[in-house]
Amino acid sequence: MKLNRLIDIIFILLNRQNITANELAERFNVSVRTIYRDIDTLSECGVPIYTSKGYMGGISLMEGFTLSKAFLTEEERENIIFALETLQITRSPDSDQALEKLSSLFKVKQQDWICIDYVPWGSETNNLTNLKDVKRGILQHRYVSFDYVNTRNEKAFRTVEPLQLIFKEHSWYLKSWDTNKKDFRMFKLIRMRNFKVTDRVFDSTVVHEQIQPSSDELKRRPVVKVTLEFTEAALYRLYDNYNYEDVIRNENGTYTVVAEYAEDDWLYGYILSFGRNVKVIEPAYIRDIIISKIQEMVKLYNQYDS
DNA sequence: GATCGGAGTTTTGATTAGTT
DNA sequence: AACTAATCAAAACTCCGATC
Repeated sequence: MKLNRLIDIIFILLNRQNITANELAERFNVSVRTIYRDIDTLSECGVPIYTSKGYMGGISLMEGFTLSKAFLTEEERENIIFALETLQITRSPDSDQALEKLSSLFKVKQQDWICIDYVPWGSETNNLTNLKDVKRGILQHRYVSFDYVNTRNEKAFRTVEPLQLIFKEHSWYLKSWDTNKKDFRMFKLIRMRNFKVTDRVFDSTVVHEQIQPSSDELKRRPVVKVTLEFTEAALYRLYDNYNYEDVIRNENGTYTVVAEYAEDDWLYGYILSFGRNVKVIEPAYIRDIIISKIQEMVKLYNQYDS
């Protein structure tokens, strides 16, 4: 099987600096010609393999090649196999992905093409949960622990099974399994403090059952359809938060958006954050709540009147 | 058509013989 | 002794045809 031979050639070259095509041919019971074809394939995949002719020549890996066999984990090995398989199936021109995947494993240094910083502008980045730590917890199946402040302002120490990192509505969340509560829980990364990956490993083969929220729970968080009218000054934020087609331009230059929200303090805060650039059109009772909140705010500042 | 093999060719570096 | 050219062996490379 060609695939196994390619992998084995890499391993042999990792073990020794140089080997002749003849020796490889004998070892794999194929012709020398076949070995050269394998070398071409590996080279195509981005493996820094080269040949030198003549006396003391042979096949070797580029000097400074950092993928030591000690670091070649089962996962990486699988990645190589996958890349080669893809290459075999697709062959050019669509094999770029496979080539990239393989070359990324073999390159010494690769500039990160993406930088994820989920901390708002102007905030301190110290002491915040590192995405890499979360990734490590998920991939190594280790329990993670952290202090967390929930939406009801309750602070608690948590230890959970990390399952998946999710980016939703401008924030990173950790989907995890809470072994005490026997249910999935979502935690906002930015609210975590003292995040630690523990040494304790959990059984990743167990498939957890999603507990359906009880009808009581559903009632507690009703969804309400809200019609909002924005001024043009708020336009840039509208496209941050809504789909392009959901933002309707009115003749008088304002913009109307109809959206569904779970009704809570977050919603009121969200509406108020637009200041004088938004009006609640419907439902009327939410408009009244916003008005009363504005009046409370005015009352707060009245004490400074002289 | 993908994969492989045989046989011949080319390249390379070491060794040896010849020349200054 | 030092340099140069010829020779040789080893290994990569290529062409073309065979096989599954």
